[in-house]
Amino acid sequence: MSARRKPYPFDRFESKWQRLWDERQLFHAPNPGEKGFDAAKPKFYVLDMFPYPSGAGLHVGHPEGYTATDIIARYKRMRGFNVLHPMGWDAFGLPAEQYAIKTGQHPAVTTRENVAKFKSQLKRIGFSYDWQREVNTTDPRYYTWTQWIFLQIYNSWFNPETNKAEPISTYRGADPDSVRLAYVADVPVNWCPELGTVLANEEVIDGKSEIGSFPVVRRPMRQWMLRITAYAERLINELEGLDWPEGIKLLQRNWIGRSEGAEVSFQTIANPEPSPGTHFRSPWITVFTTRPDTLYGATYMVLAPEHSLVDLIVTEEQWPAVREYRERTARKSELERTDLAKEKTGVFTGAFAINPANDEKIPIWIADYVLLGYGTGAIMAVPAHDERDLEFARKFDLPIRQVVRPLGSEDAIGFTGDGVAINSPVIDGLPSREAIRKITAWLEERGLGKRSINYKLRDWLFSRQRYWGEPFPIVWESGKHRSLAEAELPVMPPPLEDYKPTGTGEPPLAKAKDWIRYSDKATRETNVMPQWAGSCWYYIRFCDPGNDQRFVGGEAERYWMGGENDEARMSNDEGRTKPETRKADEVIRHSDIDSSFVIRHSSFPRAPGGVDLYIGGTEHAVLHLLYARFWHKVLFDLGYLSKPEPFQRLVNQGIILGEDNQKMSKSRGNIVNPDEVIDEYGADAFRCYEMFMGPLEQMKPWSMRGVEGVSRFLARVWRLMMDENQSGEWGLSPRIQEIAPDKSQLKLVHATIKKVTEDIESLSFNTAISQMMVFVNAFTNLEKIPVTAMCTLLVLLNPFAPHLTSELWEILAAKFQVEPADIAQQTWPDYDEALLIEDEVEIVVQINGKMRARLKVATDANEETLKTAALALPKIAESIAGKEIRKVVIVPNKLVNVVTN
RNA sequence: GCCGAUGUGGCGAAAUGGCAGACGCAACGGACUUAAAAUCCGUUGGGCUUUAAACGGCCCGUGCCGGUUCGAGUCCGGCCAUCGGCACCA
Repeated sequence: MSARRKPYPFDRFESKWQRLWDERQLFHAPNPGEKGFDAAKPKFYVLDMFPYPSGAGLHVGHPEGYTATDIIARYKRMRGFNVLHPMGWDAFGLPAEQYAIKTGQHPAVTTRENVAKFKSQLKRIGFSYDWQREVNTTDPRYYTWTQWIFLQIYNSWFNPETNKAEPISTYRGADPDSVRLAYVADVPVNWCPELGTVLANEEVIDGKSEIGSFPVVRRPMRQWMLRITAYAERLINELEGLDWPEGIKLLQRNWIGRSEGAEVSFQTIANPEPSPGTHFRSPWITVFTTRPDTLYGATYMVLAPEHSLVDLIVTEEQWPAVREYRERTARKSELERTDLAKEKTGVFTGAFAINPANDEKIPIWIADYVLLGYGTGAIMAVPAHDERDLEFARKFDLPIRQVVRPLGSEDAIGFTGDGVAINSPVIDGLPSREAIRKITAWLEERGLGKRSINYKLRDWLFSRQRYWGEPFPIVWESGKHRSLAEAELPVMPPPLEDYKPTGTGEPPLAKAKDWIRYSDKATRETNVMPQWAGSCWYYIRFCDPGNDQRFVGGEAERYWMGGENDEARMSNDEGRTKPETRKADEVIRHSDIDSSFVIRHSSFPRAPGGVDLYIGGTEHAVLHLLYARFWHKVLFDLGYLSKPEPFQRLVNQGIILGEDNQKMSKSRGNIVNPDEVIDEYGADAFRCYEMFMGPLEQMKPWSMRGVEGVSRFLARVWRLMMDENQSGEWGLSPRIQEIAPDKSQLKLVHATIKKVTEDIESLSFNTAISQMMVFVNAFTNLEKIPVTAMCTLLVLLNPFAPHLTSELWEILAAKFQVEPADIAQQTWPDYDEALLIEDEVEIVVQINGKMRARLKVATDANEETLKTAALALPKIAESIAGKEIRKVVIVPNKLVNVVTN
């Protein structure tokens, strides 16, 4: 600890309070049915995004969101809520494993150390987590249920008729494996040789791995996939009711990428011409297009190079070129593909197809600007009205035919907007939208096409060739996979000496020969799950973390994830309702609380259910949040959860920059270490500064001077109530007295309650702190300070600076017999609107909108009085002399605006 | 290229369409002190102006251009800059 003299003795009491909170388990929230649970209180679930306990420890970005949620948690408790405010560790994953490979230390060891470090750092900041609910994804008691959830996914399918997941037993088709929500497929994957694993698309940034920035190449491999695409529609539609930033919703919508259009079938011209008498029929190629109205303008077709039909249609003489092109594109790394995107490439297959609209013979090409994974992997190219097709057509000299007339004066060639159909007999003269409908119907009648919807979203690549992850509860027998029984969970990874990647793509678990042999006939799956798995459902586990019978108890889940006034909240596992067992006095209390806890100006809507407030960084906008929603919906469909969406309200905290206004990074040397800040200024100052910096959601730079300023504010609070004697000991100041506050003090007290309450509700913590600064400034240097005003201040400040306020409260309580003696058990104060009204208000007098004078009048003076008084002001009378008054605008208690010529 | 966010003093910021800059930082001045630190009090957007000095008075000012309005940081249209996301998705 620094030898510098502290502005106030936080070092004497911060750890004391942290210890007391721990000893008393003050922030433990019991579950329904448990000792100490109060069913009369409404619930509030406030959650931080699951941290990965890295070796570097906390940085100042973590506690920004954590402090915000902690303020809300402490505030909501004082408002009479049962608050669920948990913390845990997303501890599987690559960094621990990479570190282990480098140092030879088992990832379990480093994980344990890192968790211990994170936890002690969080405790030093004084967060009010319910540590009894701590979970860790690498704990077998946790991942047994991650594996169990995988089994539920594996053992179900998406029924398009009911639009939900159902047990696989309800599937009537011949091959259940083809519809499971978890399935195995040979897919081109992002293979990262350096990391020795495949990566999800989302983990590849600019052709390099997100972790470590290593090169990534495309390579086909057998992988586990989760059928998230089945939920594409619901994942888009059900965003609607969520209280999330619009930007994040949009990001998810764009990621899912829904587009409406049509599938159109083109018959290819057999090649070579079939000899008479054979049954050979030339294949059809189906394309997806969002603009079927441009069908007449389709002057060629393009297949993805890997498209399976290519083999059937290529002519003899084009084979060498096609083969060469296919090899070239297959070799391209992700990076090259993006880099070379500017220049279009492709080769002619030698084959032709018939345009179903005009029976024209059009050439079929292959080109890597058409992706196998989207739509049907084939397109009809309309160069006149598609930028990419136009570029390609120009390069290879293919015909360009205009079929849409722009409404404005735009260039017709290259016009991609809506216009009017031309050169298209079936739909000539129709506006694009109508033309699309008509031509789609026309195609449907002839069996040549149909309406269709496509998504950019791909199925979720769910396996990793790593060691430090959840093993799959799957075994293989004679080339087929099957699930293990629930009783066999958890499947623990084998204790491996050598967990380095094999380099071949075979997972490290393959090295554990004994472990792999499940039985004489069956071998274990050797892939592991990706890091997302554990973080997909941790918020559910927090509701009932110790349950060893279920992944979450039904009653606990319904209570914590339920909506406000939710009937389900009152029922237990067996569906019995509880009210009849409640005593009469409890019922009365319940209604009391219902009315007294209706919150004014609340930004928290009556929750439809789920986590009531979820705060974290934007980096999880699509990945974690989409995956978690998907799992949640599957579990909901299967009847395991009570609500269809996990996170009702989402808020993103902004990034904290270094003092130099740059992103914090080791190389810039501008990283701020929370431990050092706390050593110097204390946890309360650290918390308050994090909140005082600016709006939570905004990006903002750190400033040590700013921390100092906030620390000075807390010191002023301390000295408001405490005096230091000659020998440097602090004692309660004699200024604090049992006197009634005067009128202006009372007004300030109530104005402060109002502002702080409203600002906490709207997460405007910076302005809440400003108001408390104003309050403290006003009470500084008074000879007598009413103790009631100080008590109110301490309660309001408590969520922000819990240690300081607890200490001061204890001292005040001892002297003035304030009850209860622990500030955390105080109720949040109400304010009296009547006390905020002034007798007199100062209003502004304007001439033509410009401020010219001020005027003191009685509050709520009528318009006529205001007008007369304003015009009578010497300054005003002087300025308007000789001018015509055209109008006088009067806003009561605000202003008078005289409009003259 | 497309989508989104942001733009206010020297700095972080504040402002239901109604006195722009609350609060904090920095700076300056004062009190206290042998001195410094700490603390407390005060000044502090820019320009012009009245005056012996002060109090005053006037003009400009929320990225740029335009519009709506009695009145715009706030609403509307267009542009510029910075940051973030997506990027051959047919």
